[in-house]
Amino acid sequence: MRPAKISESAVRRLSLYLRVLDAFELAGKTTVSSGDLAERGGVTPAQVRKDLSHFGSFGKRGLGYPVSELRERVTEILGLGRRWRVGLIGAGKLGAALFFYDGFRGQGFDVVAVFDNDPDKIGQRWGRLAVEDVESMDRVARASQVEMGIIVTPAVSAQQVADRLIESGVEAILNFAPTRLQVPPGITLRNVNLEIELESLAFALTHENGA
Amino acid sequence: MRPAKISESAVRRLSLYLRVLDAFELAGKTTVSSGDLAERGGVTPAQVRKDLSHFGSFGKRGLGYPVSELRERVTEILGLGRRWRVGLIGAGKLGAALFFYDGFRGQGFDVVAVFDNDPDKIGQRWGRLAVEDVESMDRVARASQVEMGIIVTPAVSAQQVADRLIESGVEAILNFAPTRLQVPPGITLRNVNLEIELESLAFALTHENGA
DNA sequence: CTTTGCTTGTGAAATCAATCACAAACGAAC
DNA sequence: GTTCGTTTGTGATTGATTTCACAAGCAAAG
Repeated sequence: MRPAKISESAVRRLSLYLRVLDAFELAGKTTVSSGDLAERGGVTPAQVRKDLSHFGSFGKRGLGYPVSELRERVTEILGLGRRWRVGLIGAGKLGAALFFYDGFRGQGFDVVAVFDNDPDKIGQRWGRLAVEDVESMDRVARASQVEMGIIVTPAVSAQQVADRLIESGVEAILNFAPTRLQVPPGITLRNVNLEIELESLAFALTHENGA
Repeated sequence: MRPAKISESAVRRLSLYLRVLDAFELAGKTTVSSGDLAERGGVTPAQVRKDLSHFGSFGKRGLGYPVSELRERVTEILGLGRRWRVGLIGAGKLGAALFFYDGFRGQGFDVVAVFDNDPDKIGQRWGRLAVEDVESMDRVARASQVEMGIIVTPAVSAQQVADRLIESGVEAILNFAPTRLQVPPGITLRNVNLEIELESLAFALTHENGA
């Protein structure tokens, strides 16, 4: 089943269900109901069923969903049935934190190249990789078959880095720089902006009590 | 003006407008139209006007909005007219990256306490702070008047840390641990889940070409 | 003072997402 | 084989958010 259009938030919920399914499988459960999934995922049972129904009919009425099979199906739907080759641009503290974070590898994402423009950083060994010059991105990213880019540079360099990534054939970008990137149609962009998150907390604290 | 309910996404757009306004002010512009703001923010002019209109009437018909004044008003609306005291829980690589990131201080967020449960880390000096034992959070967080908590621990510890933060009187939490936290009503929680972001990219790449 | 050219602010309309509610389907019990 | 309790899958409904479209207002020009 190839649905017309799945909302961004529905996709994110699928990721969530996948984690819940992992936990249930680990706990030895063989079937789960939409209610079980909903409870652990913090959503409603109807939402779980609707989300899953966009991709097919995986459950048995009266019984629920087979844990192991549903997990496989969701893995497949999310495109996690394979490994992904990721390039990291920005060898600063945040870049290092992401590089050495094990969670990505566990989910199928391998950082296969690291770039920076600082001569002091270029050439540094990070695990089994060497930090490459941003200038050589096109060559290196293509050679390493980078499919996704994670931008962890200062805001001023981010757009230029994004442009280079796209030139190098990368079609998906996760941007941590606090700036709005312009990308052509067909390129998928997600932004993680820590300042905006904190500001949203500040707003909530400021307006919480109507008094 | 105190609006009934502002959507999460509208608040995030306000943060965005604030950045655009900063840029315009720096560029010396004294007035901007909703169209200007929209273009730079990647939204529609109508959306800009609607978002702002929730909080009052800041523009002049035929002219646009006064940059400097609007910037002040949005700053006030977001609760950024003061500084916020932030506690960081988790003195690992990601914690360090956030701690030493200057962007937060620039926006009015001061990290005033750092916690960890690793004896090797407790007591380490980070800038002008010492890493504190998570066990003493209640005392230290209250003494430092921590208002927001940023959780950068492994998933297994995150819920416990959140519970402690709430006990210590913290009412807003930014969670980076890849797990779903349970918090009582009245506590504001935002999640940043890097795995989900990457998975959403994987989904997009997998389903982009309908063929 | 009137006209002209813009731009805001905002109800109305349209679109998008979440929830409801119920027929259909299944296994278990007898 | 029939009944019973349960749970899915989904059309219909509700709710939220975004976009539309236009009257009202403002400055500048003549």
